[in-house]
Amino acid sequence: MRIATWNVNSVNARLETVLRWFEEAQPDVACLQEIKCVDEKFPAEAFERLGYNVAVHGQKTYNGVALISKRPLEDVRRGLPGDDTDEQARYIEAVVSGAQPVRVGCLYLPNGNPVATEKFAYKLGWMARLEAHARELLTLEEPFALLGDYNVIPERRDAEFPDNWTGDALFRPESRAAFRTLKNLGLTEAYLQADGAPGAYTFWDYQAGAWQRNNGIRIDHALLSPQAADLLTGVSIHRDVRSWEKPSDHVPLVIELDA
DNA sequence: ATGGTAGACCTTCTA
Repeated sequence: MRIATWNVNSVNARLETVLRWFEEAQPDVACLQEIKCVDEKFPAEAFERLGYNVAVHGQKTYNGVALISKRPLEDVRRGLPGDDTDEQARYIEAVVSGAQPVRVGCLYLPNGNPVATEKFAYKLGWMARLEAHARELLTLEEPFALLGDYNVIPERRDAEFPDNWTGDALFRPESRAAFRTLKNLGLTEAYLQADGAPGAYTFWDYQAGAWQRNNGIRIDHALLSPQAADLLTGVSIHRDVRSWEKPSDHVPLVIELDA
């Protein structure tokens, strides 16, 4: 089972590019973030024509996430548990059916900048809720994967110019510590040696020629339960997509599970 | 120290 995560930065502005990638990469499941539209404006028919099922948790203008799957999606849950007052659409989860069902969580973790505002507190609160939710899922002792735009640069080697990120919410010690705490619950990062080499970035800013200068960061991640980690056979980053016409500022991260 | 780009949408906010 090929499972992808991709922050598309508006699914409607990017539809041609997104569909081209789906036809080339043939993911079985895709987690999309920053679709930037409400459910009714999501171009579901375009994906259905390619043979996919669609589950959307949308929002006007900002955020919004979706799960796209060739296999049926069951037990769809919208929103991250832990705060009924949270109105931002940043999490959707479903069980992908099959001989070996896999629960897939698609997440768009808050950016958190500027740090001296409530935005950073919201980020850290959201990460605490994600940890609590992962803790719940682990008690099921089933294969699951949490994929998405984590908006966290885990280590210095995950940035071309790490010193540029000092003080940024993506690289603050609190953000990195929360990401470590999440992993330390017993989750395995889908992260092959080759992808861990310097330059395995998933995001290049639109500004200041970041792509041309390879001023990238690795902020899109995939964390696996022990039962899913046993099924992991591959990881890849579709770096070349950043050089396409009208690209997103993120590129797809793809994992392969023997399921 | 600043500005550089992109998207949604109405004028500025988010990233």
